[in-house]
Amino acid sequence: MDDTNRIRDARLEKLDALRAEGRNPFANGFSPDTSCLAIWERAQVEPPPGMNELAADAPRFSVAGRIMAKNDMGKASFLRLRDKTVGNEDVPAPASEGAPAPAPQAPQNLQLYVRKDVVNEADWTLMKSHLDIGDIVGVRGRVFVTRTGEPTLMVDELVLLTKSLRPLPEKFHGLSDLETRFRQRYVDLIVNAKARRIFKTRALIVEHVRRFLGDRGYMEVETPMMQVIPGGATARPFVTHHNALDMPLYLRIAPELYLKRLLVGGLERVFEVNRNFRNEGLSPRHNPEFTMLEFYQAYATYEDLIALTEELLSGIAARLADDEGRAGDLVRPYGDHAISWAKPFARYSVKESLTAVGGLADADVADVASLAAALHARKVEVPKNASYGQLLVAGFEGLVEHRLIQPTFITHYPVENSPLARRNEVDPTVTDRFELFVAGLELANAFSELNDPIDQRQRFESQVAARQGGDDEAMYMDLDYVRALEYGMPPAAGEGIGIDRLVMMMTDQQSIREVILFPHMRPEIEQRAEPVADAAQAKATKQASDSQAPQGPVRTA
RNA sequence: GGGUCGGUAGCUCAGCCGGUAGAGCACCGGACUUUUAAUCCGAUGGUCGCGGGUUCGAUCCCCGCCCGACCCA
Repeated sequence: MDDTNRIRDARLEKLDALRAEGRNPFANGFSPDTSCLAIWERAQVEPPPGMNELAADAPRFSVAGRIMAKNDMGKASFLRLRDKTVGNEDVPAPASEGAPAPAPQAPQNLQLYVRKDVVNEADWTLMKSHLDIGDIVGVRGRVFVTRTGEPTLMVDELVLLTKSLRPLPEKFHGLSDLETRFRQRYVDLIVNAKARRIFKTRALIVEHVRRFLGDRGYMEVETPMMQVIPGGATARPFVTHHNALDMPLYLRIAPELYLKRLLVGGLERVFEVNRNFRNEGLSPRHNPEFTMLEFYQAYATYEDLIALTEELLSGIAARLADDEGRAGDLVRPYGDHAISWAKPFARYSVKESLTAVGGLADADVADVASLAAALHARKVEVPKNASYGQLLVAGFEGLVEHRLIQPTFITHYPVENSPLARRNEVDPTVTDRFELFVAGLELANAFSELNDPIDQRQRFESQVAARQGGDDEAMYMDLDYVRALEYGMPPAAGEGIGIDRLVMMMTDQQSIREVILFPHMRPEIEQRAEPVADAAQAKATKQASDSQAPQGPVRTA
């Protein structure tokens, strides 16, 4: 960590000088009576006078925020102040050669003007000698317009609220180093409007989801994130330890089994938006903790959820378009693509998708032999002795998935690939399940839920057998869940939507790290909780934690 | 886990064939009462990611490690 440098030292000296003058560099109690944006908006409706016409009885406002720029001109200075109401729009694209710059839709900041003959001597000294870019201040004054027409606050009182000891990144190029942007997200948020924009959009999306489901009679619930048996998905869990109980606990990999217990309990429509934790590698599309929306509805089937999903996602696109000032436009960019979120979305069975999207002929999908031959000819890898269903899935993954750019539901997954879903009653080789793909990525997974406790117990048993056979992603037996099903779970459908991926698609981001405020990073060495003294120590620590890994099925009932 | 690329001033980046490191902005001093990446003059600032090796001499070449990006599994 760069705890020493000249700039920081100089600011520490300013801090001492301020204290010596009796000025608190971390003053509290300043209450702004308006905002940067409100001042700007008022000026659009009621144009303020020029600098020299500014009357002594003009209305006086106070605002607070961070100093983003300083143009010092001797006995006067222009400052740029930002609070949360400004700087949230992307900077307009640079004007083409010779063309005038586009008029800003909204201000990036509020300009302040400080004159030696307007403020008192102490405030002038503060501005002149002790104020830095990055400092947080409160100001009071009256509004005028500059000769270029920009509303500007003529400051008559200046209060330093927080001294900033570290310099902000350079104003033109800003902060672009990805590692620093993610590690020091606070700096990223200060200087990059785009980052602020993404997280504002994320908040809007989550808020929309809550309202959408709430309006339809869903109840928001919170289920355990520390579980005795990690269930509801096939993934490796994180392990921790409860000291007082002296037992391992697992961070959840999915809330599914708890949400379905709530269906048993009579909460017929429930949803949860919260974090799941999966102990796997990091990638541009995977963070070890990620946010998942799961919702369950009794007396519904996956068909009902297809309609609900279309309504939810097109509604989010519409809401964002509204927010962006282009109401009604449901087309959003994603990389080189233009994604239309207008409903209805395309819809194919796995088998149909192979011919409609994957380029196979009807004859190719007629039977096992012809499908195997067709996939082989296209160099699609398939498991040895694959069943027809496994071939369909292999063909889908190899030929279709990456081509599903526009939102597309894929249905009729083979039973062998969907251990948790109900069989289709007409065609028992497929399940009542869909997945939604957008831009080649899986965005949602839903199915009609298995509620037969006897079948469920058998499926758990085969998972346990797989685990004992070495599959460390296989599920654990959850006897309490089986007991719950024995009380009777109403027929229901449930769905999971990855919120991070949804935000990526809605904000045109290719990396999950851009949509998670603090994505997981390997620690900077100074930040490790336990410094690694030597290799032996590190190994001992690792072995201790490995020994807490699950030893086998955990019984609760 | 494998491959490729990267890590140089607070930030954004140069640095040739190995000869003790540079720019812009920021910062510091000075001038300037309508600036828009203000301008002008001057000065300062470096563990070249870390550790070894080769060499008279290493930011540069070699080896190992750390951190990151991308691709692959």
